Amino acid sequence: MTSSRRPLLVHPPVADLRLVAVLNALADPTRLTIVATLRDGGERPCGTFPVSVAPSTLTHHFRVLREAGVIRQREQGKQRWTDLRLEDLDARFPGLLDAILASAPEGLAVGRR
Amino acid sequence: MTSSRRPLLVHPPVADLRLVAVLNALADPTRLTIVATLRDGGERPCGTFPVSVAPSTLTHHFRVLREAGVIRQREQGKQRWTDLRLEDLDARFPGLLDAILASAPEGLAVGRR
DNA sequence: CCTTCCTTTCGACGATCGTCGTACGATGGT
DNA sequence: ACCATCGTACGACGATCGTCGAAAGGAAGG
Repeated sequence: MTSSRRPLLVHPPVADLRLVAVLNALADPTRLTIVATLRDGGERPCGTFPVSVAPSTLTHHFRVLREAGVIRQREQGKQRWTDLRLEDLDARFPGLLDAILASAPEGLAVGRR
Repeated sequence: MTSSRRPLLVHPPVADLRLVAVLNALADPTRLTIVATLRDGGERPCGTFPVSVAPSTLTHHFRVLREAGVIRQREQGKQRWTDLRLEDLDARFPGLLDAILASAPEGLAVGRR
């Protein structure tokens, strides 16, 4: 069978998205880099993001983004694919992500803080 | 003379505004309430904000907002007037504050966290 | 001068954050 | 089977955060 998905990834429904949580999720250089990378390149596996932090740290950032409703994650084989919840975000907070990402692409401190 | 201004309020120039700092400043219910109140009512003294935190806590939040470049403060007599740096923010991060405040006005947790 | 009002500064406190290393789990190929 | 790969879970660590109370300071008015 193709069904497994152990961790049972939790994604909050659109109605539950909270502005403060989204802003807090985006108020970090590493997480902003993740989001900007997804905006530019679309869905991709966890290990392919241009950030230089430990894998466990990356997992932590993904959880913050996922629980805030900014990203969506699905499992396929060995790797976990991550994508932006663009439509959902825009339905709940119109123009927010666009405005943020329009100012974000340059000068992102990717490395360690 | 009318010049005194003991604390020498520091306001970062437009070019120095950092997106992460702005998002971080806005990622707090109390500070978001402050900003939304300013947007609705314009400039006002510190003590007139509908937030229920201790005065010293309020001062702390004002400093975070001021150093992020979100608000401007000036002294007049006994009280300190606070205002939004709307034009500056919009020049540096076009549409950002509008998008945030458009989603902010309702359901702000004003009280203690 | 003295008092009152408005706000700040200075610790202090518990809570949360970002980071890491280690260990574990699940998948897919050899 | 075995093993390499990808990502997570679990502490743990120092740093920062939001909160407060107590004390201080400047401004305006008696």
